[in-house]
Amino acid sequence: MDKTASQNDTGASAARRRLLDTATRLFYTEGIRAVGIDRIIAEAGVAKATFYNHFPSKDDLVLTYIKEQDRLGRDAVSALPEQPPRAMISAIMGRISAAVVAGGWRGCPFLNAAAEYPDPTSAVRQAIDARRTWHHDVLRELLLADGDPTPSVTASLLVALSDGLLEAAYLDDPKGVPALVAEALERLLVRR
Amino acid sequence: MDKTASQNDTGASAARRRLLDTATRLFYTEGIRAVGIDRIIAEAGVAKATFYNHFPSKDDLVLTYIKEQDRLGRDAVSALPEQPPRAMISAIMGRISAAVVAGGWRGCPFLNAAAEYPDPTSAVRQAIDARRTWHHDVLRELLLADGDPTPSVTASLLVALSDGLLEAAYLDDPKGVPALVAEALERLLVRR
DNA sequence: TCCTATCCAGACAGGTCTGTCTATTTGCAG
DNA sequence: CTGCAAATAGACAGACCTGTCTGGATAGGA
Repeated sequence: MDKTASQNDTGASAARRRLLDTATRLFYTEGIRAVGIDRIIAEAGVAKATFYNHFPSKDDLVLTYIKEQDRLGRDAVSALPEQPPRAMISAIMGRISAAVVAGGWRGCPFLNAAAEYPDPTSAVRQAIDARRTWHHDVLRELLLADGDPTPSVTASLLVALSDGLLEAAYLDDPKGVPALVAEALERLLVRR
Repeated sequence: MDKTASQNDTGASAARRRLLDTATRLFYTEGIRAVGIDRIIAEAGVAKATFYNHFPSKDDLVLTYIKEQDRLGRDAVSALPEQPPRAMISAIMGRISAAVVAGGWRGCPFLNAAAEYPDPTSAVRQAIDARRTWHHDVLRELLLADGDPTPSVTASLLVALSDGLLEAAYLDDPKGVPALVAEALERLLVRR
């Protein structure tokens, strides 16, 4: 998961920043429903009234957490050096390996959140939808530029592989995942 | 998700069976932490004392739910007609399509549960581990018999694809998944 | 200096959660 | 018919949850 949140911060309040950082850590490592407001404000060293001054409700905090993770991921992709489509696809998929070997991996925050939010019309689920659409679209356009004959299908397969390997890194063996990412790219992309 | 639980039932009590069926439905569609004991016993039409007579705690009920889903999945694979390895692999992966087009798909129950159980030493997580090991091993042995040069790697990729496509069916488009399953097999298995 | 915005500490209400307990009823085996 | 196992309804304790509120501390700009 992206952790460089404290830097480019939106919202501009030390207390708010501490709240969001603490919530991000706790929601990610322990689950959303499992973590209460009292716990977050205690570990952030913030009063309850201050919390409700910055976030109208817990759900709003959750939504902010999800949207920030989304933004950080997109920013990281935007910051990748310009390179040919095929190399760019490898670089994007390579972010999986980077996230996973760092340690403390607890699965994809978006998939974990989706498991706790069954209502597809909820704001959290819609934010997750937006994230997934972005991911698919980025890959599809790169595949199109790379000359892939079925860019949308290949993009769907790459998204599925990403999700599956992120789960494998959480539940099975993180160390084996980078090799699997490379192997998957070999097999899913058209040989040239 | 497998729903033919009421038949081959272990535990042999009508109340217990009703409790487990109701819990399975609610845990799956709404999440585990989101569903309380009071809700389960109300919908199952069972008294609270009866519940705690059959299950020592809620966690025990959750574990029973996970283990039953695991058993149903393994039974379904065992019941597949005998066929050559490659066809058997297709049949196993084809269960994804079957599960997903049935409607009411809310994601893989094991991945959803894992999102809510961060502690890898918990009984629930260990049951999920066992399930994942079984899945990988079944595929690896079939791939070995099929002459795949790297059966373990290919099995890991197939497991990742399964997980990813099950998530795609939940969060993106269920209708597109069967075609993606077929396409993934084409690309991941060695061409013969 | 004073005013205002932000913050902290913590009580409180109203609800929900798990798990225990009492007291009663049902139904089947001997 | 008797006796026992299992079921019922529901109160209860103790903990935790979200969200509101009061009251006081702090700090920076006019």
